[in-house]
Amino acid sequence: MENGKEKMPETSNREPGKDFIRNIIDADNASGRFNARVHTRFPPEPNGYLHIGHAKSICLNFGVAKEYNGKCNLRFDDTNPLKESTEFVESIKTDVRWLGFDWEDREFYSSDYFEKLYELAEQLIKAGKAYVDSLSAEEIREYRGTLTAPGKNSPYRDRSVEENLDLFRRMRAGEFADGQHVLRAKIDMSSPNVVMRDPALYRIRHVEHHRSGNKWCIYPMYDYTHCISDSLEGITHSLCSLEFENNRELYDWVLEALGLYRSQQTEFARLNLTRTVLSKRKLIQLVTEKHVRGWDDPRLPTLSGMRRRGYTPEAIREFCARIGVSRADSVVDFAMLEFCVREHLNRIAPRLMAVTDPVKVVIDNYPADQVEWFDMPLNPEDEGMGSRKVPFARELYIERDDFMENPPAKYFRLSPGREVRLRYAYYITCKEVRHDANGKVTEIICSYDPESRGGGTPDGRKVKGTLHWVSAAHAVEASARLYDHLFTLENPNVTPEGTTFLDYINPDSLREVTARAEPSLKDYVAGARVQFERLGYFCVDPDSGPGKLVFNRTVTLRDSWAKEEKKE
RNA sequence: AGGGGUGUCGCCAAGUUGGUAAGGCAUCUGAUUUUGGUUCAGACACUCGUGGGUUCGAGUCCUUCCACCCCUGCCA
Repeated sequence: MENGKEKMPETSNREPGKDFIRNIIDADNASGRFNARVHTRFPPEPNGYLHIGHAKSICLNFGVAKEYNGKCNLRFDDTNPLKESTEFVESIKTDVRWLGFDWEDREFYSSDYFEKLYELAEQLIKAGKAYVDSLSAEEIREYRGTLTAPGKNSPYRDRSVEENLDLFRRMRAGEFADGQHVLRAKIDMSSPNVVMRDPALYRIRHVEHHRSGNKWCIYPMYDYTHCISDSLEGITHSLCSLEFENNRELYDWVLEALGLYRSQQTEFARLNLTRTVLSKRKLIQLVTEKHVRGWDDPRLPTLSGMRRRGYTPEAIREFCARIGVSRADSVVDFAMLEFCVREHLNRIAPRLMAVTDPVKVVIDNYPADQVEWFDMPLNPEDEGMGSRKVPFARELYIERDDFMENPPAKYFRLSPGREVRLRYAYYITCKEVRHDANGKVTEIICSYDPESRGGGTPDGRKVKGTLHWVSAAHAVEASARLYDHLFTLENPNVTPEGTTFLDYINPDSLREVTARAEPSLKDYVAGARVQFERLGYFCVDPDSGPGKLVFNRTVTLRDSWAKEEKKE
C-alpha cells in the first residue's frame, strides 16, 4: 500500500474534503475540549415518519460517532404529548435500524428526565432565574414585542421566589387549568433575539403522555429540555438544523444558569430535494388527503416509502455521504439519489427478462411444438451470482417500443426487413406485420437463424439491437407499478403565485401494468430486488402473495435512446 | 425596521498562516459492450453575489451594495 498520505506534514492537520462539522470535531479533539471524546445523538420527536431528510441527520450523527470511535444515542424528544405516540416511536426505530445504525443500549426519552427537569426548574426559580407568569397566551404574545420593537415585562415578573415556588408546585399538582399559568425564564424582554424574551419553560397540559401516562400535567418545552438532555447524556456535539440557530443562545443560557456541563450545539442545513417535498406538514397532507396510498407509498420520500420502492440502505447512506453537509441552503438534484440507487443495484441485482407492454412475435420457421431452455447468467458481470433457465418457443412477446414500422434514422431495434438479436437466444428478422382494424400492430412475423443459437453467429455478422423477450406460453404475469416523480414541478416547494404544491401533483406518477415475465420470476419473494433487463430495477412489493406478484419499479435504467428520441 | 445566517460551474461541495479554483451529480464527445445498461478515455468555472480598497499577488483581508434563508408557538 502506498503511504503518500500519511507522510503529510504535521502542520496540515486538516483533511481536504472534510465537512465543517468534522473540522470542528478535529479542532476540539486537538484542543482537548471534550477530552477528545465524541458523543452525538439523533433526537427525533415521535410525531411522524422519518424521511430522507432525517436520513441525512442520522448518517451524520451516527457516522461521525463511528468515525471518531465515539457513541451516538437515539433519543426521542417527547415533550409534547399532544402530538406523540408509540406508533411513531416504533416506526422510527425500525427505520434507523433498517438504515444500518445501532444505538446499542442507548435508547433515551426526554420524558425519562421529567423528574430531573422539574427539580432543575425549581433550582432555577430559587436562583431567581425563572418565574410563574399568569398572563394569557395572547397577552404574552403582545408583551413579547415584535422583531423590531422590544417587549415589556410581565406584571407577574417580580413575584417572590416563595410565591413562584408555591405556584409552580401547585401547577404540578394539577390545581390549575391548561393555560392558566406558565413557567418562564427571566432573561431580557428587550433582547434583539426574540427567543431570549423570557421564553416559556413549562406549560400546563392535562393530557396523557404516551410513556408517562397521567403522571404529569405540566410539560417542559423544547428549549429547556433539549440542552439539559444533551448535558445529562454527556453529548459533546449537538447537531441540529439551521432553524435552531437563534435558539443556541438560550441553549447555552439554560446550561449556564444551571451550572451544567455544556454540550456544543452546531447547526447545519437541512436537506431539500428536487421533485419532492420533505416538510412534515406537506407529507401529512399528501397522506391524509389520499394523494398517495399511505406513509409507505413508494412515491414518498419517507424511509418506509423508499424501502418499499426498493431503495437500499447502502444507496441512501452513499447519497448522504455524497451530498455532504454545510451551512448553505440548498436543493439537491433528485438525479443524485437515483445515481446512488442505480450504482448499488447494478452490483447486486440479478438480471431477469420481463415485458411491460407486450406485442406478439411469431417465429414462423421455428417448430410449433419445440421449446428450448437456455441457461442465462443472472449477472454477466458477476459469474458468482449463477444462472437461471429461460424457455424459448415459437410465440414470444417483445416490448411494443422495440418495434417500429417506419423507424427514424438512429433507431436500431426491430423493423420490417431488419435483423436483431433476442438476448441470449437467436437472431430474428422481421418478415411481416399484422394489424387490427385500427392499424395497431397485433403480430410480427419473423424468421430466426438456427445458426445464431445463443445470440451469436458463425459468420460473426453484427446486429445493432438486442431485445429482451418472453415466451408467450411460459410467461408468468405480474403487476408492475411504474412510478414517476410525484410532482411535475422541478421544485414543488417554490410554486407560482396563487398555487400550492398540490396543484402540481403528477397525474401519471403511478401507472400499473401487467407485465409478462420469464418463469424464474416466481422464485422471488417480497423485498427481493431484480433488474428487468433494459427496463430498470424492480422489487417485489409486500402486496404479493401466493399466485400474485406485484413489482415496484425502483428506478429506470439510464436511457440515452430516450434522450436521443426527444431531440427529434 | 431589529437580530441571527448564507452566497464558489446547471446541482451538491472542497478551498483555514493570501500565491494563482478539488471532487461528485448532470451534460456532451469517443472506445468497449449479446442490456441504446455497465465500464473506460476525454470535455466541461481566466473565475468565486456586487462595486471599491489593501497587496507583487485575494475565493481567501478591509469595505459598499444586492439577493436569499431563519426568528414575534404555552411546536420541535
